[in-house]
Amino acid sequence: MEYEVIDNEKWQDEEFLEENAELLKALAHPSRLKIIGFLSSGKKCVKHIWEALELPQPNVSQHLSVLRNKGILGYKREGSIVCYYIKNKKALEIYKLLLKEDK
Amino acid sequence: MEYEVIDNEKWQDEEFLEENAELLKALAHPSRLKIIGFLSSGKKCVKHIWEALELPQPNVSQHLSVLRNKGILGYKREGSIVCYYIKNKKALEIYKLLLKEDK
DNA sequence: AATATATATTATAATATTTCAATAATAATA
DNA sequence: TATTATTATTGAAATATTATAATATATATT
Repeated sequence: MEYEVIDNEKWQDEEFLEENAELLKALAHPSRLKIIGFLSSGKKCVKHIWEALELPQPNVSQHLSVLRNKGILGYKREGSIVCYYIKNKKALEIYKLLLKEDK
Repeated sequence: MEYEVIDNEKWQDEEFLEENAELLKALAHPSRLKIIGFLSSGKKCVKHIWEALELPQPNVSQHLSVLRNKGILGYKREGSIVCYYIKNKKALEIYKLLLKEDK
């Protein structure tokens, strides 16, 4: 049995605010959310991503770089292809939270 | 005992993506996150908010209007003062998730 | 080495966001 | 009604984000 401890001081911590606003901003775009949703079922290569999402390749590449630069996605080159996966657990949890229908 | 069902189709739903990107975008600003954090302990009036946050009144008023327009905050006029509170449960849950230190 | 495939980067134009200063609106009180 | 306290809106300048087109890079194959 756990007690949920809500931190009542953290909103005063500018670093916390900056960092997390950055994280949310990176997620706050329909195409990037779409990428997260697509990757939530596992690692996928870039071509697979932009074909599934029906978005132009350079556009997807830019969005991937935003997510990668914020540490939300990791990637691995496998020969001539590059595969991305969700590295940041918090980002995935935010996505899962968005899936819930409650109001 | 519940099973966690992860919806694997939702990333194809453009309305879902748009809506939730909007929600995240509204939260994705240090000052607005600060407001959410301050309000997480309960309803507060505007003056109390901008004094506690040490931000200019018009600036806070603008951020409040962003959060209000997205349905994240509700408000109630009480005589000459206006008090804001967190109305959107999902927004609060996102904030609580950000508080967790896990990686 | 030439070519093909896969991915990334860059430049640019359009649009959106942010802050700040000034002003307006609303309600209470003298 | 004039004044004060509280909150909201507006306009303008600075900055950031986005999509698109063009081009570059990297790897594999011939």
